[in-house]
Amino acid sequence: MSATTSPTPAKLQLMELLAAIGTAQWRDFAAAAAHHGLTSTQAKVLAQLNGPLPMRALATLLVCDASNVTGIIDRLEARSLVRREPDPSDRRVKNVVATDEGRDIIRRVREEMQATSGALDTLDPAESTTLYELLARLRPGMEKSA
Amino acid sequence: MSATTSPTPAKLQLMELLAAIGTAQWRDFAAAAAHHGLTSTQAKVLAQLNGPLPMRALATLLVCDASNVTGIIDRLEARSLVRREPDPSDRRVKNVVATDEGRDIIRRVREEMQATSGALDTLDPAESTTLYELLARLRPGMEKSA
DNA sequence: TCAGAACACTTGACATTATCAATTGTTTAC
DNA sequence: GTAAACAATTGATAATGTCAAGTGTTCTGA
Repeated sequence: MSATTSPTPAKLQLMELLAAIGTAQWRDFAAAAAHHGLTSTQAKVLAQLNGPLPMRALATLLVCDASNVTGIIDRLEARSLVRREPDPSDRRVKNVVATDEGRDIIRRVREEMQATSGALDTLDPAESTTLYELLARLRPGMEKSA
Repeated sequence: MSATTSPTPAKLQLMELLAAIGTAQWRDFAAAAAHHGLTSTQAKVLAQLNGPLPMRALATLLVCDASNVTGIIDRLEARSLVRREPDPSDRRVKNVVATDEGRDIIRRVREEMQATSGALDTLDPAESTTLYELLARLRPGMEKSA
């Protein structure tokens, strides 16, 4: 192991830069979400709901207690942005599904992330491709549970 | 302007990839913070405190109400991780400064971000440099207030 | 088979984080 | 030198987070 034996200065700088960009993108996302009457957490949940997802899986993705998810989904369901559906193969599980309205609102939130979008416009196609490939290489390692 | 006239599919994919990496890094950060008895927000504040920072500036960085910062700093101060200092040139302002203990704990949190750190190890020096340069180009545009 | 462990979700109690409206004290601008 | 603007705090309230306990369902192994 020893993933962090003696980090190069360059590596620390890169981590800091990644953090700064992550923070900036999060700000952009949160602002767009607020513009549609969603809290950051609610928007984050909607963004995860590409397909049906058990409550437990959501808790894992959000890295929070399962009981927390209950309340978040309660509020989203009260606004008709998601539905709870029983899982056909396991009666313990409830799958959360975005409604049409929920999909619509998160699509609009994504469209309104202008700071992020505008920043990406400053890269030419070749640079975009390079960036995409490097980040794609990075992704699997970062998503490993520590 | 029209930052979002007709987004290329590639651009949307790049945004999604950036979001995924930002999320993964945040998870890593939050887990390391929790390991040291800090909430994500508390760790985020400590991470910003390279030098003295007025409460108001912190609220701007966190994109939240100033009154929220009061409580967060109260709790950090109760644990001796930060100090409030009067601003010599403006008596309205209180500058927040990390204590030695505060600097120490956030340093350790950064050192324990193993998922992020490990992922960066998969890039060779040339790739790291390329990534750094591309992200550095991206950063200013993303930090613009939307 | 069937008793108990493990699991998914919920509830209740409580701390933290967030917003807003209102207050106090201090500049700044006219 | 007063009025507007500002920095920070307080108090009320909602949203998010944790943990412990409880219900119902599934899995495991003797």
